[in-house]
Amino acid sequence: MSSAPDNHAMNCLIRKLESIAPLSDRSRQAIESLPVRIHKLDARRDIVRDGDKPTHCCLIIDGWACRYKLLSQGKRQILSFHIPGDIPDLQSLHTHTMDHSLGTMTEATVAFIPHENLRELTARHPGLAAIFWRDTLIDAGIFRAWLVSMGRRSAFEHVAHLFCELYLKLQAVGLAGNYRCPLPITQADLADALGLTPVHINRVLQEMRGKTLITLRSSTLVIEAWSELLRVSEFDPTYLHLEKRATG
Amino acid sequence: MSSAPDNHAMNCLIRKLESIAPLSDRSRQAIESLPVRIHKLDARRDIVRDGDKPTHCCLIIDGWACRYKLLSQGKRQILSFHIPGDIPDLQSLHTHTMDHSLGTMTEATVAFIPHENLRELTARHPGLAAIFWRDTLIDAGIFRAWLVSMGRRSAFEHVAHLFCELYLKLQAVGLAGNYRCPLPITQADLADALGLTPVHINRVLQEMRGKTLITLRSSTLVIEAWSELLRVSEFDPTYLHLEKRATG
DNA sequence: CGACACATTGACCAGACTCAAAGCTAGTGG
DNA sequence: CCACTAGCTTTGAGTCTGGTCAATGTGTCG
Repeated sequence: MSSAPDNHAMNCLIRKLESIAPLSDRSRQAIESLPVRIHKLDARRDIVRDGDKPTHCCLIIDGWACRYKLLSQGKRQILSFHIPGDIPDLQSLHTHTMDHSLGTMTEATVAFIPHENLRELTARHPGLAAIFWRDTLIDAGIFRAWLVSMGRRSAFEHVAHLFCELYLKLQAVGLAGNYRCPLPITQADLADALGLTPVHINRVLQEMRGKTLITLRSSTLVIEAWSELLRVSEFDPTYLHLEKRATG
Repeated sequence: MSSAPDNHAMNCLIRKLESIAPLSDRSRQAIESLPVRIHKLDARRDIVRDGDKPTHCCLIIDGWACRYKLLSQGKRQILSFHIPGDIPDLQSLHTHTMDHSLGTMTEATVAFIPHENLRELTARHPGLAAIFWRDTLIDAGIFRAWLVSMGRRSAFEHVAHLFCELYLKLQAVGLAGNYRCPLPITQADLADALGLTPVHINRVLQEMRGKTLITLRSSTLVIEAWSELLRVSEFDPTYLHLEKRATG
C-alpha cells in the first residue's frame, strides 16, 4: 500500500488509453498527476462487490481481473476479463450502486483512484472525458459481442471468438504478440465466462488442439492458426475500436 | 420529414432522461432547442447498418426499435430493444463505426440529431454530458444482465427476466402500468433476442400461461403474478438504475 | 511424499433444436 | 360481408448439443 504517485501505474493506463484513442501531452500529464493508492491482492479476491457503492475506481496494473455475477445454486457468470490498463469499474463514476462484482483472477496489483479526482479530471479535460466515455462504450461493444456468441454461436465458435478477442486486447497494450499470450485462468473460469460447463470446455479445447488451432499449456495460449480461428468464429475486430489495428 | 423543432420529440427524450437522473431547467431548455429531423418509418426497416459511420444519432419517438447483429446462415441476435425516449446509437458519438445494426420493429417515428449538435450540447452542458454517459452505462448494465440470463438461466427464467425488464423500462417512461404493457414483437423476435428458437419460445410461453404468470395476446403483455415472475427469474432492478423506483 | 487444485474421461441424461405440418387471425379485395 | 392470403402461432416426433455425475489422471508446491 502506498500513496506516492506511481509512474508504472499511470503508464499502464496511458498505454491502454492510447490503444483506443490519440492522447494529447496535456491529457497525459493530467493523468500522471492523478493520486493513487496501490494495493497488491491475492488471486480470487473481491475488489468491489455486487451492491456496493464505491467511492474509488480501480485501475488494474498487473494481473487479471474479472467482472462477475453470482446467482442462486452457486451459478456464476463472468461478464468480462480485465487486464493491465483497464478500469473495470469506471461505470461507478455515474451509476452509484454496483450491479455485479469485480474480483481478481490472479495475484494482482491495482490502483484505487478516488471518484472526486476522476470527476475533477473529466471536468477540466473534456478530451479525456470523451476518451473515458469511449472506453466504457467499447466495453459495451464487447458485451454485445459476447451476447452474439452466447446466443448464436456453438461452444466451439464461442471459445474461438473469445481467444481472438483476448489476443487482440492483450496485443493492443503490448502484452501479447507472435500469436502467443498469457491466459492465466482455469477451464472452470472459462466455462463461467462462456455460459458452459467445465467438462464441455475441456472437450472443446481438445477438439481445438486436435485441429491444431491452438496450444494451451501452463497458462499460455498459442494460436497456431490465426486466420482459421478468425474464420470459424466469424471474428470481426471492429467492435474493439482499436487505434492501432494489428490484427495479423 | 420536418426540420422544425418538435416538442413531442424532445419531451419524449426529456421524460426518458428524467427516468434515470434529475434534470435541471437549464438542461431541459438546452435539449428542447436541439434541431431534429423527424422521419416516419415502416416496421422492420434498418435505421443504421453494421459498418456504417453515422453522422446523426437517432431518437425513438414512437414505436419500437432494436439493435441486432447478423451472422452467416441467416442467424440473427437481437442485442437490445428500444422504446420511445431511447437513443440507441448514442455510442456512435464516440465510436465511429457501427459494430451492429439498428432497425425498427414496428412502424416508428424517429428524430435524427446531428452529432455536431450533440457534441456542442455536451461541451456546453457537462451535466447533460454526464447524464448521456450515464445512459450508455445503464445500457451496458442491461447487456450484462442479458449475458447473465443467456449464460446461466434456463429459457423459462430468461423469458421471465426479460418481461420484468421490459415492463419496468416502459413503466419508467409512462408507457406501462397496472402490470400491463405493449409487446409489439413476434415470437421469432423474442427468440432472436433470447438466443432460442421460435418453437421453444412458444413452448415456454405456454408454460408461463399454464402457470398463470402472464397473458400475452394481440401484442399486449399482462403480468398476472409480478412477484412470482420476479422470484423465478431472480430479478433485481438495480441494474436499470431508475430514478423513480416503482417496482411494484 | 502428500495434498490439493485442476484437467480429463466415460456413461448417461435433458433442455433446446429441427423439420414439417396444421391452425389462427388480421388485413385485403371482391 | 365473406373468402383469401400472408404472416404468425401451435403441435408433434425425432435429434443433438451440451449438461450431470462420478471417477481417475496429472501437475505443482510445501
